[in-house]
Amino acid sequence: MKPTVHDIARSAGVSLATVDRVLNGRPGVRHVTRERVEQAISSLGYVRDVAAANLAKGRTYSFVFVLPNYDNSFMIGIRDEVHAAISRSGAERTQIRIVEVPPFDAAALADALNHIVPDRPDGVAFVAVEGLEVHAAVAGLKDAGIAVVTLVSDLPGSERDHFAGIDNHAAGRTAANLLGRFTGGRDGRIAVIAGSMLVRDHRERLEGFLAVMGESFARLDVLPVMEARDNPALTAEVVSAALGRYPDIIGLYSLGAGNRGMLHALREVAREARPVVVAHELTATTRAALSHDLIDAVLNQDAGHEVRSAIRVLKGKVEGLSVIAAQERIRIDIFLKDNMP
Amino acid sequence: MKPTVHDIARSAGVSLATVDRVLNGRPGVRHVTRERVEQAISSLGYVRDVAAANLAKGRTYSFVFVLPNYDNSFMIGIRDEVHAAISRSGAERTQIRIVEVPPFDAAALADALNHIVPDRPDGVAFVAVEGLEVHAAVAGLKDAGIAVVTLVSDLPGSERDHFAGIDNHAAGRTAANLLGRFTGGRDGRIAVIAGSMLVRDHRERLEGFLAVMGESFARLDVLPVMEARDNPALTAEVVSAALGRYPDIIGLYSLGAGNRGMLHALREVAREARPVVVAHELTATTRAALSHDLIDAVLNQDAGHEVRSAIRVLKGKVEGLSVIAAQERIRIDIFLKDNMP
DNA sequence: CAGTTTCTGAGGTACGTAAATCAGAAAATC
DNA sequence: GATTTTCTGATTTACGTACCTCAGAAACTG
Repeated sequence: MKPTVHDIARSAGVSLATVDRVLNGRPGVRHVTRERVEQAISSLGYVRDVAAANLAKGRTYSFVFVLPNYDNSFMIGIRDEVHAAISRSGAERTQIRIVEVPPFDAAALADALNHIVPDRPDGVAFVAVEGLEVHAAVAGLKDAGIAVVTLVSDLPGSERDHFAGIDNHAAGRTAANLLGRFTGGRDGRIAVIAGSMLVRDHRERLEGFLAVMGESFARLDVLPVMEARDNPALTAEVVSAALGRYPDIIGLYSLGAGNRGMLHALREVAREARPVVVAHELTATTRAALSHDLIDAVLNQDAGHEVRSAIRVLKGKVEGLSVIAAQERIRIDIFLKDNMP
Repeated sequence: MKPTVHDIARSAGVSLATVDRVLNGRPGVRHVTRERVEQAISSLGYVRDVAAANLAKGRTYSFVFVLPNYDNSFMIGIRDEVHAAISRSGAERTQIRIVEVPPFDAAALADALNHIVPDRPDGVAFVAVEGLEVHAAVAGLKDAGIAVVTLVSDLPGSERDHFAGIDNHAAGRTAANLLGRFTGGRDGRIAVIAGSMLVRDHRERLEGFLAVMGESFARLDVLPVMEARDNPALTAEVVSAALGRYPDIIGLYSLGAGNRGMLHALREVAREARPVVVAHELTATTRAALSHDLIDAVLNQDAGHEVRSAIRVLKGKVEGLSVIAAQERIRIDIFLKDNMP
C-alpha cells in the first residue's frame, strides 16, 4: 500500500532520521546520501501524509483576513463567509482572525498589514487598495515568509501569491454583451453608474464594458459614467436625474454597489419605459429585483467560494502543495431570475 | 485549546476507554455514565479530530463511480475529473474505482449497482437512469449501509442520499429566458433539438423551456422538439431540414449533447440569417463556437465541481459529518463569449 | 595521529484517536 | 454466599510523521 517513511528508509538503506532530514530539509546529510533518499522517494512514489504530519506537528494554520469595514451587502457577505470559516476552523486546524480597516484607504491598509508581520501568521488575505505603501507592505509580509492572497480586489505587480477574485475586465465585457443583446436591436443611450473610478474593480469593469460596447454595439450611445460612491441616496438622485434628462436611455449598467439607490430611482419609472438593467452581486436586494423584473441580469462573484478558495490557497502555499487550478478560479456567475440559486 | 478525548475523560471523571465507547457507540456503558460523558462532550465543545481518527483507524474510504461509457465531451469530462480525483486520492485517503455501464440502460445500471454491494465500498456515485430496478438497486445499496449519490442525472423518489447535479428544469427556464431576450422582440419560430425525451435531464430542460416560452414569449412559436439521440450526423440532418423548411427560425435551443452536428448544420446558413443559439455544456466544440459567434450562450454544469462535490458528500455521509450546503449546490453556469473560463 | 567537525543511526516521545486486553467492581442469578 | 454476567477503568499498541537526544562513524583539520 501507500509507502511510508519507513519504506523509504529501508529502500534507501538509511535510517528513519536521515529520511526525515531529507524530507524536511534539515542539515546533516551528505550529498550522495540525500540523493539516494530522494531517488527512493520518487521511485516509491512517496507522498507525505499531510494529516499525520499536521498531527505530529500539532500545527494549526493561523491566517489573518484584512477586510474593509464597508457595509454594503457584498462585503457583509464576505465577512459572514469568513466567520463561517472561523466556526468550521476547529475541525480544519486553522485559526482565522479578522482585522478591519477603513475602506479605500491605502495608508490604513498598509499600516494594518505592517502591524500583522510581528504576529507571524502563516498567511494573510486582504482586499487590496492601490498604493505604493501597500506594495511595500506586501513585500514586507513576503519577506517574513507569510503567504499572501488578495481577495475580491487584486494588486497586480505586487508580490502576492494569488488573487481570489474575478476578472473584472471580463465581467464588464460580459455586462456589455448582455445589455447589448437584451436591448434587442433598438437604438438608444446606455447609462453607467459606478461607485468610484478610484477603485480598481470598478475601473476594470468599465473598461471591459466600454470595449465591447464600442466593438459590437455601436448603435448604443454610452453616457459618461456616473460616480456616486455607492451611496444609496446619491445614487438614486443621479440615476433619477439621468433618466429624466435622457428619455431614450434603454440600458443601465450598475457596476458598483449602489443597487439600492438605483432601484429606488427605477421604481419611479413606468414599467414599460424601464431600461434593461444589468447589475453586480447577488444580494437580497438584487435577488428581489431580479424576480420582480426590475433587474434583468446580475453578475456575481461567489463570496463563499472566494473565501474558501483563499483559505485553501493559503493552506496550500504553507504546505508547499499545489492547488487544483480549476477549483480556485472564481467564476463570473450570471444570474437571471430563472437560475438564481 | 481544542479539547481532546483526554479532557473529556478528566472532566467526566471516567477513563479514556469509556469516552471511546460513548464516542463510537460501543456497548458497555451504563446509562448515567453515558449521559455524564455526553454532557462533558457538549459542555467542552469537543469535536473529533477526523484526521487523527482516520490515522488511527488506518481507514481509506472506498468509493465506486458508475459511469455510462458514453463518449460525448461532457461524459468524457466527467470521467477525466474522476480520474483526476483518483490521482489525488493518495493524499486524501480515498480509493476510487470506476465501473462503466452502457448508457440509457436501466437494467445494466441496476445490475452494475447490485454487483457492487458484495464489495462493500463506503459509497457509490452513479449517473441515474430511470427504472424500477434502479430504485431497487439503490435500496439494496442503502440496506448494505453504503452512501449513495446520484451524479449529473438524478433519481428522485429513490433512497439516494444526495444529488450532485443541476436543476434541469431551471436550466431550461434560463435557456428560454436568454433565447427570448436575445431574439430581441422579433417574431418567429424557435427550434429545439434534444437527445432523447426518455432521458430525465432532457425532459426536464424541455419542460422548463416551454414553460417560460409560454409565460413570457408568446410571440415566439416553438416547433415540436426534434430528437436525434445526440448523434452528430442525425442531428445535422434534422437541424438542416428544419432550417430549410422554416426560414423564420430565429432561435435554436440545443438541450442535449448533439452540438457538433447542430453546428455543422448552422455553418451552412449565411451569417446574417443564423438564429440565436443556446446550447448546453462548455466543451472544446461549444467554446470555439461561442468565440466565433455561432453559439450565443452556453449553459454549463461544472463537471469538476460535480465530481469533487460527490466525493465530498460521500465522505461526509460516511463520517456522519454535515456538508456546506452552498458549496455542494451545483450552479447553472451561463457562458457568453466574454466570461468563458 | 590526535582532535575537531560533519554526518548518520538508533531510539525515544509526541500528536489525537481507535481498538484491544485485562482486571476489578457492581449487579444480577442461582 | 458463590457464581455468573454486565459494566467500567487502566493500560497498551498502533497509525504516519515530526522532532529531539545521544552515540558512534566518517571525514576533515592541524
